[in-house]
Amino acid sequence: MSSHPHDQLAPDQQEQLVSLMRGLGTRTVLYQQNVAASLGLYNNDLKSVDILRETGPITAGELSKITGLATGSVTALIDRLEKVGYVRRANDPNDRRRVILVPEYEYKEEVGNTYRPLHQSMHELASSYTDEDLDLITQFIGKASAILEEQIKQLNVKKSKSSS
Amino acid sequence: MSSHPHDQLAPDQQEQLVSLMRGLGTRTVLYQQNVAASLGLYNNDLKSVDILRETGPITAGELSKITGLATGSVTALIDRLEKVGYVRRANDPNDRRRVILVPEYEYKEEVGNTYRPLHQSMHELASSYTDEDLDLITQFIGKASAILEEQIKQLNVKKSKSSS
DNA sequence: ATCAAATATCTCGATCATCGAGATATTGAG
DNA sequence: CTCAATATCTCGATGATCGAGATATTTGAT
Repeated sequence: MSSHPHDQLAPDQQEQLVSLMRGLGTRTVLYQQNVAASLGLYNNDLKSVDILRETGPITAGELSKITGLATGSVTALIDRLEKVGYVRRANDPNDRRRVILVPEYEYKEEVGNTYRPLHQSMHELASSYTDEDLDLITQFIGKASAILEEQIKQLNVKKSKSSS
Repeated sequence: MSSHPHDQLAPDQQEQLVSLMRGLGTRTVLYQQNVAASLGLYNNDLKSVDILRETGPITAGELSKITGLATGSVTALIDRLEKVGYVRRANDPNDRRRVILVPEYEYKEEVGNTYRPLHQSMHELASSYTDEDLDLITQFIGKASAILEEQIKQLNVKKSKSSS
C-alpha cells in the first residue's frame, strides 16, 4: 500500500515519518489517559508516578517544576498518591523544609499489570528485528526522546518570557 | 559505550528499547501539555484538535468515544474550540441529530508555529539516515503506533467489563 | 549571634472543566 | 403512528487546580 514506488524521493519519506511520530504522540497521550482511568488515578497523578519511576526520589518542588503544576496542586497530588501507597514522603536530612518523594510502587502490582500487555507486545515487536536493526531503532528513539525533552524546555522558556 | 559487547544477549537490548519507549511516552505527554498551555488551550481541547486533524470531520459522539469524555463535556469543549476558531459545527444532511465537527485550524497558524520547532528537529534527525534505514524506522514507528491503538481498545474493553 | 531575604511546602478560598442524569430532537422499526 | 434507540445539549454537583498568603527553614550579610 501507500503507493510510493521508487520514483518518489526522500523528503516525502521524512514527511511520512514525522507524520507517523505525531500519530504515535496522539495515541500515547490517549493511552496514558486510559491507563490512569484504569488504575483509578487522575492523569497528573499517573504522570507523576511515571516521572518518579524514571527520576527516582525527587523533592515536591522538583515535581512541581517538571509537571508544571502549582505547588499547592502538588501537595494535594502527593496526598492522594501517598494515601494509595504509590509514594512516600521522606525528610531531607540536609534541609528540613524539603519533602522528598520516594516511589513505592514496587509494591503495587497494578501498575506493572496494567502496562504489561503493552510491554509484552513491544517485546514481541522488538524480537522480530535483528540486533543490528534493533540498535538502529533504539538509537533513533533515544534521539527522538532527547529532542522532545529539549522542546519541552524551549516551550517553558517561552512561557516565562511571555509573562514578563 | 553502554557496555554490551557481543557476549550480551538480545533480551537486554529489547529491555532497553522498551524502557526508552516508555520514556518517550512520558515526554510526549509532558510535551503535549506544554503545547496546550502555550496555545492557551486545555489538554483535552488540544487532544481533540490533534484527533480531528488525523481523522478529519467526525461527529461529536465519535469524539466523545475517542477521548473518553462525557457527551456533556464534549459539548462544552466544542463550544470553546468553536469560539477560538479551531473547529466548526456542521449539519449532517442525513441525520439532523448529529453534529459534525469540521477542523478549521488550517487558518490558525499558531498550531503550526508551535509544533514547527519539533517538526524541524525531527526532520533534521530523519535526514541523518539513509533511505533504507528511514524505511526501517518508519515501519517500526507505524507498528508501535498500531500496538498502542490496540492497547487503548483493550483497556476500553476492560473498563466496560468492570462496570457490569 | 542576629536579622532579613530567599526558599520549600502547605493551607485555603475561588474558579472552572468534567461528570452524569435528565431534557430535547430526530431517526428507524414495527 | 408509536415506541425504543440514538445524538446532542442542559444544568446542578463535584473536585482538581490555581494562586496568594501562611509557616518553617535555610542562607548570607553584618
